[in-house]
Amino acid sequence: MDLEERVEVLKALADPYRLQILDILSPEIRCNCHLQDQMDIAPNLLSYHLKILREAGLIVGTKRGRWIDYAIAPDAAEVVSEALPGRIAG
Amino acid sequence: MDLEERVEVLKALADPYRLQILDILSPEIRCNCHLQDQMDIAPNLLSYHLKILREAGLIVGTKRGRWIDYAIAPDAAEVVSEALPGRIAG
DNA sequence: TCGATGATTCAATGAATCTTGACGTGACGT
DNA sequence: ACGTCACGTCAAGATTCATTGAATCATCGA
Repeated sequence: MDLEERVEVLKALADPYRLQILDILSPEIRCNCHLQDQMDIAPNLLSYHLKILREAGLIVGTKRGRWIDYAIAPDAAEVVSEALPGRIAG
Repeated sequence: MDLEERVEVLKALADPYRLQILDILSPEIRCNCHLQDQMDIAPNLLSYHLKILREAGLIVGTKRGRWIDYAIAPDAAEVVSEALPGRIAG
């Protein structure tokens, strides 16, 4: 993983809204509407942050009718681990 | 660790120069001058990035005469682990 | 003490990022 | 088909951040 990709992943993590999203998604899969209810954020702004997390490979979204279920990407932990400097990743 | 602190730590990581500094520091302690030699960066800009890493608690610097020896903070891995969302920290 | 060197701080600019509001797309119920 | 709802996109303004150059501080040797 090159430097640019590592920065992209870590930048995606470095935002309060996005951390909150990942915290909510950590225990279980949730639909976008559930995030909306819990987060006090404009719908389009939520979309924006979800997009950044998606592009960084940290979450995945699957359409279900009118809604989208979001979940932490299966390999998210590995992606982050590779992005971190060796001594810090553990 | 509150949301604000977590963001500060992750923001400190999310920069190419700072990632490079941590990569260089990962195997061993190095003086500031060594970073200067390896990194092709203005001295004051290097200072700026070192300050951000210091304030985030990721590195520590000890003065030695005219130089400063920098090292990954002993608890850096723990700090980062706490900053990450549970599912991702591993 | 004086000058040179390593490192830092400061203010100012430029760039990237977040946020907002208006609009567009697709799915559902009537 | 029509209206509504969930979500996403787009362009703008506002904010934050990285970078530069000049100036300052501390340490060492002559």
